[in-house]
Order: sequence, then C-alpha cells, then structure tokens
Amino acid sequence: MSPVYALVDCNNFYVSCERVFNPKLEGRPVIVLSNNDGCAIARSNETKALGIKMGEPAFQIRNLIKSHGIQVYSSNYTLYGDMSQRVMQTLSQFTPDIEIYSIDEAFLDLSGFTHYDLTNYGRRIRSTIKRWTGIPVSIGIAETKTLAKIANRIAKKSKKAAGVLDLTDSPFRDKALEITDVADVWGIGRQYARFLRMNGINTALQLRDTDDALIKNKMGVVGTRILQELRGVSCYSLEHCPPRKKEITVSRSFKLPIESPDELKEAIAAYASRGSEKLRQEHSAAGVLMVFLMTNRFEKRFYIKFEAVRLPVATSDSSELIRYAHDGLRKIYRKGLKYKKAGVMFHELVSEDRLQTSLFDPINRQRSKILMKTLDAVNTSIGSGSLKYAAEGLRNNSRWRTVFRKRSPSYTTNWNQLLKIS
DNA sequence: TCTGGGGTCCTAGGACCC
DNA sequence: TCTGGGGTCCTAGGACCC
Repeated sequence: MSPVYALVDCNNFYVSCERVFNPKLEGRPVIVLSNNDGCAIARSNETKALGIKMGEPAFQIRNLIKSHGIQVYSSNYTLYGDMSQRVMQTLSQFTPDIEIYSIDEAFLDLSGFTHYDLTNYGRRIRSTIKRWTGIPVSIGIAETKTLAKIANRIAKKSKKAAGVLDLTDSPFRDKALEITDVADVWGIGRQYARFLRMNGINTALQLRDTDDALIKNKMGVVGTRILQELRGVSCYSLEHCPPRKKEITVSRSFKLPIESPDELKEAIAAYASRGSEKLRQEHSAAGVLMVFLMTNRFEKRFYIKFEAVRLPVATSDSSELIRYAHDGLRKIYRKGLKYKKAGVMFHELVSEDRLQTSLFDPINRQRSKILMKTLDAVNTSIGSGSLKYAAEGLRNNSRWRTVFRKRSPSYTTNWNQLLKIS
C-alpha cells in the first residue's frame, strides 16, 4: 500500500504572524523585510498581486509602497519562531507522524487515515489551526511528498479547493500536473527549469512523462527521484526526528560598509558567540571554524575571502571560539577595503559526548562546560544577549549591528511587549 | 544612498593505495 | 611512441530548498 502524505504550509507566514496581532492589516497589502530592512521576504496576496517579487530590494519598490499604502514590517524572528511552534504543536494533536520541514511547513504521514475522508480531515486540521493560532494554512494531500507539494500550491490558489486538496486517487491528478509549471515542481530550480524548457518540457505533466535517460543524464539521481515521485512512487519518506546538523553558520550584512578592524573584530566575536550557542543547543562541538569577509557583492570589484582554522580539540566554548575566529580574521583582513558582510561557520561537528580529547590539552574542559551551561541558562531565562562577551562590543548602535526600523513588538515572548487592548 | 540568512545533497575530479 | 585498472576518500563547486 502506498503511503499518504499531507503537506501543511502556512500562507504568507511572516505576514500572517503580523496580522494575528494587528487585524487591521487584513485585506491590505503587507510586506515583511529581511535584515537591515533590505528585501521583501514575505508578501501578502495583495502585495503579490501588485507584482512585487520575493527578495525584491525595498529601495526599488519604494514608489509602489507609497502609492499603494503597503504596510511594511521589519522581520521579527522571535515572534515568527514562537508562532511556528504553536502551529506545529497544534498539528501534532492530529498525528504523531509529523516532520517539521521548515519554519512554516510540515509533512504529515496520513497513511493510517485512509478510511477517513481526507479532504474533510484536512479541513478540520485547517480550521483548528486557524482557531488556535490565528494562522491560515493550506493543505495538499498525495502519495508522495512531491505530489503533496503540487496539491498544496493548487489548494492555496484555487477558490474551489478552499485551502485543501486531496490528489490521492483523484481524477483531477493529471489536470493538476498539467496546470503546474515545471519550474514550480519541488527540486526544479532556475538552472534545471531552463534546461527543461529548452527540451520542450514546460509542465509537471510533461516532466512526469519524460524519458528517464535525458533527466538522469543532466540532473543525476535527484532528477530520477523527481520523476518517480511525480509518477506516484514515493522516494522520500517522513523524517521524524531531525538529524544532527552538519554545519552551522552565523553571518550578517552590515547596514553600512566597515573598514575598521576593531569593528570587524566585534562583529566576528558576536557571530562566533552566537554560533557557539547554536552548537551547544545541538549538543555538538566544532572541529573546524571558518571565518569569511566580503565587500559589496553588487559592485564590480568584489572581494571575498575565507579562512579555515582547525581546532586542536573540538569545542563549543564561546571564548575559545571567539579567539580562533579572531585568528582567522587577522589572516584575511586587508586594509583599505570596505566590507559589507562577514560570518563565522562551524564544520566537522561532532557529538559533545563523544569528544576526542588530547592528552596535552591545556584547557580545563570541565570548568568551561559549567561556565557555558550557566551562560546559556542566564540568557534563556532573562533574555538572549543579557550576558555577553566584552569582545562583542558594548554599544548597541555600532555600524555593524543589524537594524530593524519597523519591527513589531514580540507580543508572545516578552512580558513588556504584550498586546495592549484599549 | 539603499540589495537576507541558513542549510542539504550530489557529482566530478584529484590523490592515494593496491 | 608506448604509459593497467579499480576502489576509496576527500574537496570544491553546483544545484536546490525555505
């Protein structure tokens, strides 16, 4: 018996989060911007209808914003993260077989529910999430994840589907593939879409019925799997628990270009420190640290440089990692360049309980562990960033710090920013 | 003037070994 | 001039995802 997957996807997630706490935004065009209020990364349907694209720079759409009264928000990841958790928690009431795929999407395995009317069940899920969290979702149901994705897209757009589309044993199946652009198939990005179009393949239906060899040749096993999935043969199963991360990155663009090595050192220290926190959350330690610097990538002469530092003993200790990050920075820093972005990456992550220590290790690991535990505990209980390293800099208006000019309050995670009803 | 951030998987090719 | 064959491991880069 073939499996049944549902893909539950929050509609315009970040915008919907803002709307939950500000109902006046309902029906109006809204966008949420990336860090430093740079690009539009979430758009309400009204905004999409105006032709504003995903990732469009804010300064390029300034006129549209003004003329249509588009409501603009800086991103508020604390709020979105918390809302996401509420949605996922609600979902898990319906089945334990859930894979949280991203901040706004989850796959459910509904194989055991085939004696239900799946469309009705989907509607129940949808209305419960709306009632409990305020977030509107769309649900696509099919035998493979790739088909569920397609069902979901149509569910979101079609008036008739009203948010839920079940394609299992559906006479509508081929039609659904026919009206789906090949570029909208899961796993088909810009390059592959171009290749497929050049070969006369423009729809998901045409892709499904394409000869395997052509696809395999250009797109490898990934392409073969896409074909299989479109044909209803499941290649991707539900992943219950997320596997441990293999790498961790913290990087930011600066609002203004930075030349001063002292400011770069602060930024790098802050990223290393944040990365260390993520490492400890994962119960991992890093074997290799990588620092990178880059100038404005939209200019003709563009400089980017990486430096890898192998750590003598894998670690997740913030102060140690800040030191090594600074070592790396010193190697790649070149005077006279205007830097626009920097970052710290951790590679070769190992589980913290399987650490390979060295006989000649000069560091007291036991002590470091207790210190980090305390640091994390304080920052969890009284707010992230409460305790930090002096190397990160004390001023919070430094040129490198990300700005959010139009951020909404953290309604759900900060007592001082609760919604006030007047 | 102003242009996000964080991941994964796969493949080709080189190094190395027998 | 001719110049094995195959396996494995690693890395860089490409492609994709949200």
